Amino acid sequence: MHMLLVDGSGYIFRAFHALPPLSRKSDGLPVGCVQGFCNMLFKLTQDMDADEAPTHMAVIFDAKGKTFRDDIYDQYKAQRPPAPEELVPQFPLTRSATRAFSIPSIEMEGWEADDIMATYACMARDAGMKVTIASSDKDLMQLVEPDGSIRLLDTIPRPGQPPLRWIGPDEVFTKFGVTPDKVIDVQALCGDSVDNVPGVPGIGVKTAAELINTYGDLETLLARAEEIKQPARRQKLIDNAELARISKRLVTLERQVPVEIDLDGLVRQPMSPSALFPFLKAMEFATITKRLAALLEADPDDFAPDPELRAGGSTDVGAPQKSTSLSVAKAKLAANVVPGTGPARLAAEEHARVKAIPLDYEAYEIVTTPEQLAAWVDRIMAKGHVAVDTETDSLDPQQADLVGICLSTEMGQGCYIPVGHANPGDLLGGGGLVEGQLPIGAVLDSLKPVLEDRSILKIGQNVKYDMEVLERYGIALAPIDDTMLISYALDGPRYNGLDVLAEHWLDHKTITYGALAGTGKAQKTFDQLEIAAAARYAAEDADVTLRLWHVLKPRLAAENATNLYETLERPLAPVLARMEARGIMVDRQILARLSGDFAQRAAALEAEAHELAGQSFNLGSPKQLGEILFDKMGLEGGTKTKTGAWSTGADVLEDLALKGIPLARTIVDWRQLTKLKGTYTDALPTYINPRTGRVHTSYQQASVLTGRLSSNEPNLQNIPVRTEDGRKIRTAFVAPQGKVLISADYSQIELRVLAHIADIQALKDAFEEGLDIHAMTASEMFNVPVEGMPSEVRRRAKAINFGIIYGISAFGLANQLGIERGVAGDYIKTYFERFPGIKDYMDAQKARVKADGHVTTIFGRKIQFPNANSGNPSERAFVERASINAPIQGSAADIIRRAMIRMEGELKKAGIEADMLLQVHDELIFEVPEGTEEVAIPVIKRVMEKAAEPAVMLSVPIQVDAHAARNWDEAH
DNA sequence: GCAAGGACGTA
DNA sequence: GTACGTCCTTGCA
Repeated sequence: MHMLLVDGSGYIFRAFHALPPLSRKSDGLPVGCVQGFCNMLFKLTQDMDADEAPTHMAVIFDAKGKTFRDDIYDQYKAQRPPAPEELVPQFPLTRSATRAFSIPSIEMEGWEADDIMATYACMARDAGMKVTIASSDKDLMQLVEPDGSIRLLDTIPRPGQPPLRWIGPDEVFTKFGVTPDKVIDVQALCGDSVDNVPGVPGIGVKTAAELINTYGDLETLLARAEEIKQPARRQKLIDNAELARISKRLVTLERQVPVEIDLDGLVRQPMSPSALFPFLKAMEFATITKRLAALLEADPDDFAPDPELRAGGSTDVGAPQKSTSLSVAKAKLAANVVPGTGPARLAAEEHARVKAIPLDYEAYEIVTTPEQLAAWVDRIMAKGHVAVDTETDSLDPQQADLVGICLSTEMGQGCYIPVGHANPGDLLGGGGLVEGQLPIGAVLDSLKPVLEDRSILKIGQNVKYDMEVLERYGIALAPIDDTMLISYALDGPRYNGLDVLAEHWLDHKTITYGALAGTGKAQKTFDQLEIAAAARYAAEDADVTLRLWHVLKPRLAAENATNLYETLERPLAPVLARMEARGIMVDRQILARLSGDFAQRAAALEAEAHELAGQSFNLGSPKQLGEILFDKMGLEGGTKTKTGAWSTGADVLEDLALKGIPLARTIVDWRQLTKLKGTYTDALPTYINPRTGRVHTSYQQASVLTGRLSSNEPNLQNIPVRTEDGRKIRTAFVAPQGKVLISADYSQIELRVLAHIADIQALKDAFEEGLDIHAMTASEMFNVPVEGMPSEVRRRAKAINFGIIYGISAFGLANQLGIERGVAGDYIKTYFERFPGIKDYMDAQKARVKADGHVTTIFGRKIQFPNANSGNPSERAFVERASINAPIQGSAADIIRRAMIRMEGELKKAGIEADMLLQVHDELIFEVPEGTEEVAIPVIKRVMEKAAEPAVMLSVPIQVDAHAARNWDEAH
């Protein structure tokens, strides 16, 4: 008989470092260790010879919480960092994997896995069984028996080594220099820095083994310590005798754990396809699924993926909340956890720990020698993660030149590597570099290997910026974590900005750039700063970023936001970085011609306005205009803004124009032209990058409440389209010679999302049949046939549909349609009667935001409304409308995010050369070689239309329209 | 020199 | 009625 005990917890931790990092399933959930674990179980059960095959088997895990060792020594395992974030969701999944293989999964509060394994190993040996412990933990080597009845088996995959490696007495002797029965005495002396077992300071494994081999055991050695010849060694042993005894108790495994399952309970069970395949399919482990299918002669297609674990889970809004994969995993985990020691508690403890670490500007180092730089590279390699921040001479990542790099591997420490600080020069610059800085080429050559190392996590704040800058120096920063995006996944855009995050979470006010470099016109760029002062500012940023990471990252697991962050935030950042770097070509000449045209026409309108007003005034001043219209000319129907000024908005002027006031029309037209000129035709050319000749917008990934992106400098998400003059501006957005633009946009995505989440059968049917949705609505509401419907009727229905999405009010609808409040109210009533599910959905969101302070998208993004229960009725009403809109707008935003994240890979897989350039909420713009648009468009459409899957299977079809042309206007 | 308000471009 | 960003004027420092 053969007992196989698998060290589950040990495997996960070690495999995490040994396996290729960041292996994920389609929704981004990291599963590399789970996959490795499954492969190991398969190998262990199948690859052994028939007479070696285990008859009994169990996987043992560490339980959360304290053990007796914490009472012996309060520092035991105290300095261990929290588990890497990628690992956290894999703990419960590994337990699920064990169950899927029909193997008992054992863990006990108050005991480490090692103690349980020691107990079972001894029980099994005493019952005459052979025992194999699948573990490479040296703490278990004390269990190895000289006769081979208990052996260890190292299963961690290591390149260049056989997959399974036996550890018997010889290997133990190689490691510790003693026989297995004396291992604990050696460990008592040499200690263990990983577990924080103190040992005797200054004594390592070699010396310890020599002493134990000489004196026999620890107690004898301590009793005869006076005999030791070397004075220093003798004194150390005498002084630290007690520490050695404590250490021995810490490393000695308990072999009498009161286990609840006896040996008979561990007899191997046959694998069950119905347990195995739903799990493997949910994890998307194709290879092992195939191998097991062959072995069990089963067809995996007979089994659906475990709905609780499959990609994206099944969170929904509108309907009662179902669980996501993580929440289920967490619930399963919680069942094994002592109350009050869950992820939330850990996150809170970590927060308190980080806050207690002092911040000392004097602790920061300025790196000016190759030796210092090499030491930092070593520190990063040893640590496995590093906070990085680049300092540059511009806020525009496509213009910025590198001035310095700061790094931090330990909170409270950090360094600044200046590379581009310049001497003050004359008007043309030319002062040269400040002396004493390392050459930028050498610095980047040294850092490139760590910055690109897949096993070293680079942590930053707004990493997209650093990625773009470094990319231009030939460095592909990866993998990354971004504190700004973690915060966004947890709290929305509330605490954007390192300064705000530091103040809120760390009670620390960072040095402001203004205090360092001045403000306004006189503000210095970073390269003009004194290195010493710059270093304090820069290193602080890296230090603070690392602290924030320690505070915020554990909250992802605790607050069930890991999936959101891993699938919708982190993978998007590099995609946006590439889009920004590509930019889009803008035809300067077209814009210049338009500017001239608009200027002429505006000037004519201005003269006409002065004429009509009977006086000269600034048409750009609403104040002056209001006074002329309502005070001087005495027109009726003027309304005041909240500050008491006359309201002169377009709607007001439109009314006046209809009442026969020609000045109003003139102003409206003038405003349109000057708007187009000032915001677009004049401004856009100034954004053309001289290096690339293209316009590079900047996308804000973490600034919109609902999960949309925003675009600025310039904003390319509000390029005009609705008027004829406006569309002329779009013709200036062009593809270069030999290429064409493709515009692909979702048709009615928000109404489709509404139909899905509010479950409105009539809307779903209409989309299924491809009807004109506004005409259908009008037909239902006003009892008018779609055939020959007057456009005004359809227009009203369209306004109502949009109103629904915006959280309709009679006031707002009346305003929009220019009808009486009462009539608008009747429309809404009719709509609710016709589509009763809509009212239910709206009421559900209102109730939810009041109860929880947030609502949720179909992918689990929370949208917070801190003032949902405000005492101010109009504020409350506003929150109600926003809470209706947010899941719709937000779910649509999540869908296009998913499409963008997958797009590049899918295009590449299809062998299509297409560059994604812009996103405008429901539209993506691509640049492709002329002639390839016909192959590119189907792929683009498919990725966009299937973007929600498999995480969410929408109950409405998603439709994307795509066109190719030489300019954006024609492609749209 | 800066912030707030009004107006208006987009989805 | 939702969500944004930019330009311009105004008013105060």
